[in-house]
Amino acid sequence: MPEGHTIHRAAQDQRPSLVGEVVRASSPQGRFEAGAKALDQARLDGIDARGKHLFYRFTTRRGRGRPIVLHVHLGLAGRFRSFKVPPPPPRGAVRLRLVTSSRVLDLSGPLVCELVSDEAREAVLDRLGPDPLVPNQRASALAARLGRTKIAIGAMLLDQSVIAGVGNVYRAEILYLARIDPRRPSSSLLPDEVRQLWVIARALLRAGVEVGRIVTVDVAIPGIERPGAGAPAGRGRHRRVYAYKQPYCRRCGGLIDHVKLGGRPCYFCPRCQA
DNA sequence: GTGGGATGGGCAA
DNA sequence: TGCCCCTCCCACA
Repeated sequence: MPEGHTIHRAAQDQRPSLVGEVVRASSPQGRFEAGAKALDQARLDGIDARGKHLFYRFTTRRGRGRPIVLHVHLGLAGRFRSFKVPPPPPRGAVRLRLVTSSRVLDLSGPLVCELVSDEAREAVLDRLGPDPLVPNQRASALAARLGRTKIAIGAMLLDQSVIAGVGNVYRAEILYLARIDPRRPSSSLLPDEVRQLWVIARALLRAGVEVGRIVTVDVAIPGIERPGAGAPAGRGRHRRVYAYKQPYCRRCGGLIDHVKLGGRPCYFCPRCQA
């Protein structure tokens, strides 16, 4: 379930047991054998998360502390599994297994799992827009990217060079909470609306990191009234999201509709997001 | 057991 | 824009 929250949560979970450790690396599936061999017996110095990308900084033991960077992108199907030692046999196609004295980390199904140069790492970072989960990133960077195009805001929020870490679920939820029609041209958004999108994105992604999955219902956001708060118990009380693949709107009770934007269906309430 | 989706993204047309 | 890849998991036979 990888949007940005998954990536930041993975980094957060993995740091305590992996950073500072010398790892044994292998590729049970065989598709990353050369890479795993290069990482074997290297020391992990740090894990950086940015948007949907993870960077693992290693120092090789031999080769006089030469740095190596592992770049991981989970894509649609990728996932991590973590175990205590001794680990169970690899489940499914495990691309990379990292083993320390106490923990085992398995990576399966990633879109990207490769060793990269510093330049390549910089190139990836340069292509990314501001990440609401990274401190010091600002709404103004988002505003600058939205200001000069008539492309629909719903499509822009999926573009990782516009805002990094938002995927199809979060884009629908962000626009729903901001009450903005996903089809509106980006350049028509008012400065306050852009700031609000940023505040909502950060709050939702942070909640996702904390909980470990996407939950947007009942997240407290400054300046945003919680839709359906105080509504009688019953229909839809157990929902975790407001709009994404939902049958009806929790605010007005009308039907949730969807429109294809950025090549994927964007769910929204035509009445509340007019 | 099989088939179809899935919260991504790059590529050719 | 539509395809294809990656892998897992669920609904359905």
